[in-house]
Amino acid sequence: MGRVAEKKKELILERSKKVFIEKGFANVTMKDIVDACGISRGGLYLYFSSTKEVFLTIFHKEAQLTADAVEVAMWEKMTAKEILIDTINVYKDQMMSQTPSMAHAVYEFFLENAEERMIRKWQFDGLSETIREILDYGINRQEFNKINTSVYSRQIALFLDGMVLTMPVLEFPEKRIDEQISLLLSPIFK
Amino acid sequence: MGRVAEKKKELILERSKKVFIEKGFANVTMKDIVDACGISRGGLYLYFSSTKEVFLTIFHKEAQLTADAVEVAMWEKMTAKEILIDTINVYKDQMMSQTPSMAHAVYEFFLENAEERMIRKWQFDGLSETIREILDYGINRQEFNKINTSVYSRQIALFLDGMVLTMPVLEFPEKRIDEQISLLLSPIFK
Amino acid sequence: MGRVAEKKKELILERSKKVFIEKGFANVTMKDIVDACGISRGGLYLYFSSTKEVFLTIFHKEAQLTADAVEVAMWEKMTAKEILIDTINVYKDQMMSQTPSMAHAVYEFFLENAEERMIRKWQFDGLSETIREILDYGINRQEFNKINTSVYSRQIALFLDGMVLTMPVLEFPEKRIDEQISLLLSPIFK
Amino acid sequence: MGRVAEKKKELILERSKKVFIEKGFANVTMKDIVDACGISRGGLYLYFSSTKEVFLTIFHKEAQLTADAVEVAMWEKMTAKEILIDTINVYKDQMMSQTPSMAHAVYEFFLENAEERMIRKWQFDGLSETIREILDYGINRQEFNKINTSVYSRQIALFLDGMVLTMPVLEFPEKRIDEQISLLLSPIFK
DNA sequence: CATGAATGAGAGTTCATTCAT
DNA sequence: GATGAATGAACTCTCATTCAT
Repeated sequence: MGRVAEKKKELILERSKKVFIEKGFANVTMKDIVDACGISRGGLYLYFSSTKEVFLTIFHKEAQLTADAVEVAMWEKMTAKEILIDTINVYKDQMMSQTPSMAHAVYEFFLENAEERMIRKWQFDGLSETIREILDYGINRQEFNKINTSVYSRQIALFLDGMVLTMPVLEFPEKRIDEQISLLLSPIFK
Repeated sequence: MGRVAEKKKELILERSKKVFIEKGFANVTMKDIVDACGISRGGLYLYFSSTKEVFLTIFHKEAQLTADAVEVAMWEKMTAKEILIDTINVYKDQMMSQTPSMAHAVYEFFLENAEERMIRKWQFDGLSETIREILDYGINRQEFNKINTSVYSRQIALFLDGMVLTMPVLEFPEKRIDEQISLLLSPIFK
Repeated sequence: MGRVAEKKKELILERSKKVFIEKGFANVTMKDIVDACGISRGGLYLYFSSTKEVFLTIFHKEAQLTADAVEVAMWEKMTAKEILIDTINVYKDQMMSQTPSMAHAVYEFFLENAEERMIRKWQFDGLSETIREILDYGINRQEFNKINTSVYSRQIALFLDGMVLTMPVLEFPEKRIDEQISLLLSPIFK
Repeated sequence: MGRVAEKKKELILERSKKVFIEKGFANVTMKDIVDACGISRGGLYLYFSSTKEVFLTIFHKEAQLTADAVEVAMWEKMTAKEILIDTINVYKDQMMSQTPSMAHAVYEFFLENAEERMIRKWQFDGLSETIREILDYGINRQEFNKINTSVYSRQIALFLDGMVLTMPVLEFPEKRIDEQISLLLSPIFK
């Protein structure tokens, strides 16, 4: 694939992402994507042959970016607490944003495409593992209490994952979200 | 509506529920319901005029049943711990794939039908309030530690709500689910 | 058909007429009639087997009534002018009424049912003949100028017939309608 | 829209017009048009999204053509009488079943689409105004008697309009139509 | 490579008509 | 006689997908 084609593909992914954020996964049609990208119906098929393919491409890219962000944070930030808060804030922002995130689309997608669930599990395990690393890091630095990081990291991951999904519907105010996060993290901090 | 019609409506609701459980909400068409019920295309419209209407009818019925189940538990069981575990088990059963639930469909429905979100909020508040009552009951009986029941009940409710949504995809084994529930409840029990 | 059945049929015709006045002919369904009459779907079929049959029954009744009305007028009223004006006013009322008359339905019906046009022609000829009688009566009484009543009566009939159809759409104010009627009749009056 | 698409649109309008002439407006379905044009169900929607849209497009084109025809006549013909007769003949042709017209469909359309009636009124006023200009022109040339052209032009317009509607059903022979036109115009000619 | 016109399957919805009760 | 539940055909409209240009 040439440079130009590469650029075109980028453009499609970028515009499509907005569409998925707005409409979830199930309701997005090839037409929606075509309209959002300002390309021809046939043209889209040169690059992607279904909404599913477009979606998965975006999903993998996103997952990589998030993982990288935490990685970078761990090198740049000093304290484990700061890193943990930073990581959680990425999710908190999603919970509160008026324009909902890709989370809905992700949920819908994996619900519909049972055969792709392994990918979703890997993503969850990735988040879980990242948090565990942060917790271990904090315990090593004697910032955090000695907890079972294996179970605890999953608890946090599940919580963030669940909140991101339900908040767009339940619409908690920020104060109440903070309240929950504090309670969740309370056993960690000395 | 006569007795026969009432029975027919029951049948439609029962069969449709299975469809919603299998396919979520967005992907269910009137034709799916028609096929599942073995009635004619036009026949369905005598009872319901959209998948939304069918869904909401089922949803309200379900909500009533769940609420009643907890109510009964509170009267029949002795200790607060038993009541709490029982309540949580209703959700735990849903989390485990053996008994797939309406949770997916519920999530999809309220995502798509923003104008009906109030119903979902009431449902969540109901769960939250129920848990709070159980916690207060346990503290009164000196079974439970003195925790902030207002914040804590919401934490549990969010957790159950989120798990029910994500478990069908993440597919935790029962042991791992129990692990999480234990951790969640650990600050409560003396 | 017994007395009760006769009454029922009357009721159906009366209620249906309102429906035809409101919705014309083409847009009226058996369901509309059933709803308007408060009877069962199947019940209607005991009396009439199509909207066409209902309509024609009403049409024939109406035609009889109108003819009778003019007949009576000719006996009761004194001058030919009064009789003519009275007859025309029946149509003028239809032109101006907010609730449009059966005229639309009649038009639609005969447009669709070419095989029944003979009926419509008889109706028109009836109106035409009635007017001719009035004109002859007026000439005999030396109230009216000596005109070709055969051609002239058709002119008036066509005019009334056309106006009744177009006025609901063109919506002339009463003054302008009167203006036209005066001009139409001007060659008659001495 | 490219040249090809333009041609296709022309084709659809041309074929649809025949359908409207045959079936009026209310009874025409998108399927009828699709069948008449030999295109696919979806294909039609690329050009028009309802029978209403197809109809209005044809209607506006027709109106333009008729207006132009009279315009041309006024420049080419010499006497006012000739121009008037020519104009009336356009309508007379429509009245005679040999050349069935869109008049039925027009009537049905504006009956059903009350919100578009303004268009119909403009059309009528246009006809009325055109006739008035011809009458004024004739009076100026001392061809016609001095009549109230404002009221008289409306009388002629109403007559033509009404006749076009009712003739397809009443089916007057040409001689009788001419008889009526002569009577209508008799006060004009010296 | 890219276009966009065209197709046809399939969803929603309405109604005339029938028929067991 | 009367009911109204049920059927199935017909209609509108939308999209994924193809293909000639």
